[in-house]
Amino acid sequence: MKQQLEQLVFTALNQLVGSLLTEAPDASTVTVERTRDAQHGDFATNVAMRLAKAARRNPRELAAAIVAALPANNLIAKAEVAGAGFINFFLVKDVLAREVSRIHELGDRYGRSALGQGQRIIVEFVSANPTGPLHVAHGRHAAYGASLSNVLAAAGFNVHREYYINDAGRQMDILASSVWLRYLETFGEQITIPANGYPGEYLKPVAAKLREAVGERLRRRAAEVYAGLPPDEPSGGDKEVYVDAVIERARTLIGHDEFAGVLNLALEYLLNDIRNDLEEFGVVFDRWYSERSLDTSGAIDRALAKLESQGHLYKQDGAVWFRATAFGDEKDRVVVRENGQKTYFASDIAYHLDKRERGFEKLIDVLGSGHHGYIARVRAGLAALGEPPDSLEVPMIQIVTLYRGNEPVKMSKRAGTFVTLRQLRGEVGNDACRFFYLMRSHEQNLDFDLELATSRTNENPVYYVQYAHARVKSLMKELAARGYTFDLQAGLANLSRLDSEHAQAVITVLLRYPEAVEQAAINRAPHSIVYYLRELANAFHTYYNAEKVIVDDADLRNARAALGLAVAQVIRNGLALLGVSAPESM
RNA sequence: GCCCCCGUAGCUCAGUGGAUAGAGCGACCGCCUCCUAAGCGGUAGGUCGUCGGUUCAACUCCGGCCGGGGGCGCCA
Repeated sequence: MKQQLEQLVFTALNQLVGSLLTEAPDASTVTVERTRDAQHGDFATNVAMRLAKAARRNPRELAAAIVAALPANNLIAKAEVAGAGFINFFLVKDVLAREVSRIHELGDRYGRSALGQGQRIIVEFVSANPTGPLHVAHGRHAAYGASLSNVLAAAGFNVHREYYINDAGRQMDILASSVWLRYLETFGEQITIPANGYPGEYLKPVAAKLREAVGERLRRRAAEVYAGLPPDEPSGGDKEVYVDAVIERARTLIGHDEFAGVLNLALEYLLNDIRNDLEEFGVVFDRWYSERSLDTSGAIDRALAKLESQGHLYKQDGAVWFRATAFGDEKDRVVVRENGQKTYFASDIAYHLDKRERGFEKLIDVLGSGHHGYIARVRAGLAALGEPPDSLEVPMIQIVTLYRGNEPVKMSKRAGTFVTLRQLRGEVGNDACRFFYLMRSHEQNLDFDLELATSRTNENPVYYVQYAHARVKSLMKELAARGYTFDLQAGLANLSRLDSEHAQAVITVLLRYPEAVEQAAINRAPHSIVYYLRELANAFHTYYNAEKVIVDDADLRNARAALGLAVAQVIRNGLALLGVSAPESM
């Protein structure tokens, strides 16, 4: 509809070349937009104000000329000049009504578009370290990433969802060492987990699993690891040293293979937990990509060799540095440490190169707000490898703060105050959880109020949208219960009878859905779908209060029911993008 | 010191150049013999942090300040 109007205006402008315009207009200068206020019609264009200066004409005068030059059509009922030089279009009512029948035709596909033209885009999100359960912040990443992916897919992009498993590096050693201590604990020994280890209770079941697997076989050696440690953990900044001591002793006393075995057992256990948690949350990935595999496959060495051959690496203080400053980063970065270990950043370069080599044109990394320094670094890496740095895009998710009413929930890891996503889902439910996570722009701090999310009252915004859907469904049941048969064809044929203010308001919002999806995709802003759905629900609730659907007039009854079902369809489609269910009854 | 995010109604926030700046919650006043009141209508409430610039037009773009949050490892 929008495109058709733009075409009409463009044609009108071409008519005016010679009389009012000196040169032919560029089609891209003509933009038609939806109006915010129904008084301004359905669509409006500001083209007259844009061209006024070049044409050396008063904008209103030019607008009037454009209106007069509009070619004959069956779309516009009225076009009028308004304000500073806007042209407002009032569409023929049937045009709008006919659009409603497209919702019925397309069903679940209504709202999809070809905007993305099948462009391959990889969305990497969550990617939480597999050293413990997911917590509340990861939940926001999961909700955002999953919905963004859904929205992009609906807008015609070819989306691949990926979870990057940080299964390499020091943190894995710390994990394994922590498990060793927990293993020892299963024999009744008193142990203390170092402050920089992983002290969480969640490693107890991992230790139990380990004991199940190896029995008492490694008990004595585990005890030796612990016994040989310094008696007191040093205070101040030496905690790292202490953790390193644990790792070192565990490695040497227990042996490399046994150590690696424990690590893998823990990793598998924790990853399973994460995967199940996310699946229950409705978040699935196309691939779980192992950081470790980058090393074993030689991908990191290949990436480094490529950088080396281009002269982007140099040695200093025993370490190998990447000349990131040559590509816009604020400082050069170490890729191989003095001790010969490759850094996390080296893996990252290889990983992002791999993404490009797998054929993804756009790389979206959903990251926490603390990682912004990382963007310039990875872009520099991509640029140095001959890849377009702009192909990397990083939406950054701001902080989540839990509230219970007005009281902030303390996010301590001690037992009692919950921090995990699983606990949050258990308390508020998946639907409210996904909805609340997406109620705010991702770049806004989020206050998550548990009292509000769990309230079963009208205060809870989740129910507002779901209720609109349930209302339509129960309406149809009531209709059947009263002995009426719904006739969709009759309803669609009589849509033009829905000419009341309230019905028109519903239709207007309804037909904006495809644009809402496109905007959400372009802006990487799934929260705008939440706002759209609230608006649609509001328009419908208002309509529902103003007019009865179940009336004696069969044509009108069918038309109204058809409109209701179209609303339900769009709500279902929108909620699906958010990962929220659309209940039949409430 | 440098970098990122934020500053809009009492509170929490939408609004990435257009017309009188919107929503939810809270406050106040109304609507159930009527398809679920988990709903609807109305009223009150704003110098869009601040100063300047660009523009026919600025909450929106640019620059300077002020205020709040976060980040700046041979950690991951």
